Amino acid sequence: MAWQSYNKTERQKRLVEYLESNPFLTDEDLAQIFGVSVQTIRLDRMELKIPELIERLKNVAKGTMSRPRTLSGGELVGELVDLDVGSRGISLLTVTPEMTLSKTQFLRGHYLFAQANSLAVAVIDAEVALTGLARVSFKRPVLYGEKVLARAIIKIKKGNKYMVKVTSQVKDEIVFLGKFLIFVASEEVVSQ
Amino acid sequence: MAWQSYNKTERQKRLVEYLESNPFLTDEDLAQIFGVSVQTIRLDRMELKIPELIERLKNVAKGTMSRPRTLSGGELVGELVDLDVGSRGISLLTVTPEMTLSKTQFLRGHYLFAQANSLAVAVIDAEVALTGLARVSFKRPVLYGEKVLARAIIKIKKGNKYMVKVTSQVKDEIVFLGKFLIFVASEEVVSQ
DNA sequence: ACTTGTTTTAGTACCTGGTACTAAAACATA
DNA sequence: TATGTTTTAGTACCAGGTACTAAAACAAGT
Repeated sequence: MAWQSYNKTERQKRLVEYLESNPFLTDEDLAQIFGVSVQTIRLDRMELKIPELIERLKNVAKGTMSRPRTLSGGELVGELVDLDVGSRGISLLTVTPEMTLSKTQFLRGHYLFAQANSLAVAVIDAEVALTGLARVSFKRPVLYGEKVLARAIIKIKKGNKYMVKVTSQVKDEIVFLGKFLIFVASEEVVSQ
Repeated sequence: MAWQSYNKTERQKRLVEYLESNPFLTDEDLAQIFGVSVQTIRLDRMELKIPELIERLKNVAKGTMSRPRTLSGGELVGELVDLDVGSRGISLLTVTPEMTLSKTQFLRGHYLFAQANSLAVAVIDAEVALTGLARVSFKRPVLYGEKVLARAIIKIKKGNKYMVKVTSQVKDEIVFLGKFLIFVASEEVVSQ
């Protein structure tokens, strides 16, 4: 065809440019644009470490979404799903390779703990909340690729002490249980 | 399980809330969150006219992306893929139902024309460019669901007159050819 | 012309995240 | 018990991929 065709190097350069300005393009779109096969585009993207469409869209969407419920200060481990401050909350953790023990697919336990603990702290309506005690129980190993849903609920409130219970599950299966005793610092202490 | 379960009305209300604050949640995530089946979530989304994940991500990403290459004034028909101002450009048009002739799946011809013409105008480096003449040829009908790739190239420039050729294709098949004679208004005329 | 390496394409198996449909089970209400 | 609604299961299919093997096409060197 009359349109200029590119060699590999130039095609890949333009591929990057096109996807930077328009991440909506599918491999099929790009194949048509460059006049090559879909397999060639996929080989290009693999070489250039350019993720697939749904990942690109997530990256764009994430880069711009303001999360009104993101914790100030300490980071929530997992994605916040729901937060009823003073009462209950839910978060979702997707297990990625860097969270797993080397040479295995098992999620490192501290991630489960961190997810539960950060959620427990999040449901408390306080600027500074510190975990005093935690009683936790790991029910079964969690694997790479699984998603952990954590639910936290405030059970008891006594003065500046909170007992928060967290139940974490994969599908219908409970994988982690935790009870957290959390202290809320009073305003005077904070301002000192 | 100890977590509160919802009736349909309440579940749907929360579903909307959850997806508004977090469009990344899949149907499987939501099924787990609400403790129902994936089919139920899909029925809910259908009732609520909530699109699937990839559409939600597109909506979020689109809502925030600044398109540095968007035309000022006149709207480009189709998505801009590449623009070499003064030389060449490419756009991609996805055929949607409202672009088709009633009771058929054929794309209305004026969309092909509009895509080609707007692209031709876009490649010219001018604030005001008006199409004087156009010679176009529709090679075959285009159907709902197909994507039209238009390529424009400036063939001749003479004073303030441009001859732009546009070739539109679906896959490898040419569906439209057009030659546009475009006049660029001089600055004096514009400022009057 | 032959050889070798690179690039591209074809084909296949499989996956995720869906739509859409039929059918049946479970539930709620009268 | 009957009826309507909600939920679930199963199946077929689709879009947009990953990943792999194998072969064709191409380019460069000899």
